[in-house]
Amino acid sequence: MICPDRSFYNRSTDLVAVELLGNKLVRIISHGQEKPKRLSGIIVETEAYGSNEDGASHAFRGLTLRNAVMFGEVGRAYIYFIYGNHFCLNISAKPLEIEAGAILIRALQPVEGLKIMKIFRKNCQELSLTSGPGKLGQALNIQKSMNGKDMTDQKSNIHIEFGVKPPGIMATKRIGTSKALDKKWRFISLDTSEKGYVTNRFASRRG
DNA sequence: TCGATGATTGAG
DNA sequence: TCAATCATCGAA
Repeated sequence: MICPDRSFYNRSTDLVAVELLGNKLVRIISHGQEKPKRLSGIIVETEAYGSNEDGASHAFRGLTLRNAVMFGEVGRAYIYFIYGNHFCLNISAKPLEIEAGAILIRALQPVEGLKIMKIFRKNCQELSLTSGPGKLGQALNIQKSMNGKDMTDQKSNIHIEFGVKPPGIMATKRIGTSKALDKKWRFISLDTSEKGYVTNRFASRRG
């Protein structure tokens, strides 16, 4: 299975965010003696975050303990805890000359392991399984201990597999922040958006 | 230390 | 529209 390699992530974060759409996020769940279970989904919504030029980025004020992955090797999982409830998954990415950056994975179209995702998500409807960064964190049982994992490693229990570029993509302003509103760095795959797989709470407020 | 806050969500 | 909920970070 081909996948985006390390150099894929060594480019501008907004370009990487666009090109992650259509690829597959895979999570392997190991439980005792049972054989490992595959959970996966097509990436249908992403957001790019930059360095000290991007007021909305966690890296805006420089290196801290939390955002260290954004400053390190590209292609690694940056996982943070937010609002006392949710784990969100990013992949570190940046051109060589930029200090830090990451792509937030905001939504998936679930493909494999829906039954297990529904258990983690307390039996919600399919369209609500992974249609938000906190939701997919819960559906895939993403833990803080996975921070820094190599997303290009096909044997890892969380990684990216190569997929098909979606036919249509739209860029909007990023959600959940009031900063750097000039940057249209949220990207969604249009066909899956119409089916309701992306965050739609803000659908009426285009940007 | 300490207080403010947040790349969200589910319920009302 | 609103509260839940707590790790993180900058200021004191």
